[in-house]
Amino acid sequence: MEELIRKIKGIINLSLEAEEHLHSISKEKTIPKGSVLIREGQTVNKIYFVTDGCLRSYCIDKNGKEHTLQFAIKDWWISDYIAIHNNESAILTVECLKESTVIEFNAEELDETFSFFPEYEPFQRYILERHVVSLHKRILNQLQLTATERYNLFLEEYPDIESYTRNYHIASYLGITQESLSRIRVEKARK
Amino acid sequence: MEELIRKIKGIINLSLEAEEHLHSISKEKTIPKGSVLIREGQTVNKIYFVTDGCLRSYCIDKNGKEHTLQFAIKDWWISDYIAIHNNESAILTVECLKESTVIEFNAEELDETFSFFPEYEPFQRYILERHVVSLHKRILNQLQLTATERYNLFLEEYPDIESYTRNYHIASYLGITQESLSRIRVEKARK
DNA sequence: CCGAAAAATTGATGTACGATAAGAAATTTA
DNA sequence: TAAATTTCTTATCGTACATCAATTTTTCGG
Repeated sequence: MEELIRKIKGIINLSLEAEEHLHSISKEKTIPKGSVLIREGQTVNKIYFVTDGCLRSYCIDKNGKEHTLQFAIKDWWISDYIAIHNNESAILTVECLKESTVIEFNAEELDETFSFFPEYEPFQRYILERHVVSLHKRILNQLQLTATERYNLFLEEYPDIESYTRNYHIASYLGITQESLSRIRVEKARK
Repeated sequence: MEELIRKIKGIINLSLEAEEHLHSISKEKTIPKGSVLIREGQTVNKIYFVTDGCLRSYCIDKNGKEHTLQFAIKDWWISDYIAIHNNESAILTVECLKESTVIEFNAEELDETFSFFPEYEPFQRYILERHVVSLHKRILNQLQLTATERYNLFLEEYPDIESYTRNYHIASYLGITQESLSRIRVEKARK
């Protein structure tokens, strides 16, 4: 939790009351590998801040295939924002790829924080802007790069991710099959 | 401008001072079809709120091909957020697809507004959350749907857009060539 | 440390969409 | 409204990646 407080203080001035309030509504948790924090179809009201480890959010299409929306490593937030924003049940599943520590918030309580402590808003704005920018980049990459180029960029962005993800996690993030990713890796190694 | 003020008031309570300040830093403009509001390579410091018409943001890849990031219709904001967030020059071009009215803001002045009038923050948060959700949906669609399915969804989302966009605008948003889109339309018409 | 299960690789074949080019249609401009 | 320009369509052929299936490798529980 000190981790997050420090992050917040890097962006804004946080009063002692606000800090205490954040403490009071959050819960630091150690999550074992493989556990599921949000499950498709269920009600979503939690938002997670990752301080260590890696989580993944994905959906399952009508043919049963998984599609990875996000890998959340240190300093990123993860949840099912579509469900929360539209007040629907989860279409995403959020699972833990390696033992991780997260700070769990109730979405509504976090929302209330903003009205209680408006000073906290600029941090949230910063987070959301960063998120929008990263999504814009991902869409532009998807539109203009080949699978191999996307894979190389992905490795730059998540340098040691292959030590704890499955091949098909990455493939389903890049928008290709695991077989194609396997071939891309063979090609890459050959050089 | 009344348009935007009304929107804001639908989300938050806006004091008279805040409203006057917004007026003082914004400029309502009528933009002729074809004009360019932000050009790749140049410095970006403007953000636009569309009250009528339609703008498009796109980038040009190393082969000279265009890729559409966004269509901004009524009630959406548009700019080059990647450039603004990273404080770099524009990688996107924002052009006007049909005569439009927009409200122009200076990005820094809009940012200052938040410190002057924190009451305005929840509106910005709402806007950013909506944006994140729409980008999440787009990415998931791109990962799991065929070109035809994406095109049909696109038409639902932007019902009358074909009356003022070029075929290749839409194709480059969907991630296909204009020739493929042409074939998809023929197929669709045949049924 | 072993065996079962999951994941990754490899090969053969299929397909959705891309590239190129040429002609038709629509739009803009004079 | 005619000419010029841009956009759209259509056809042929090419390719990146998908699918399916068999085999090897890795992971993990007991």
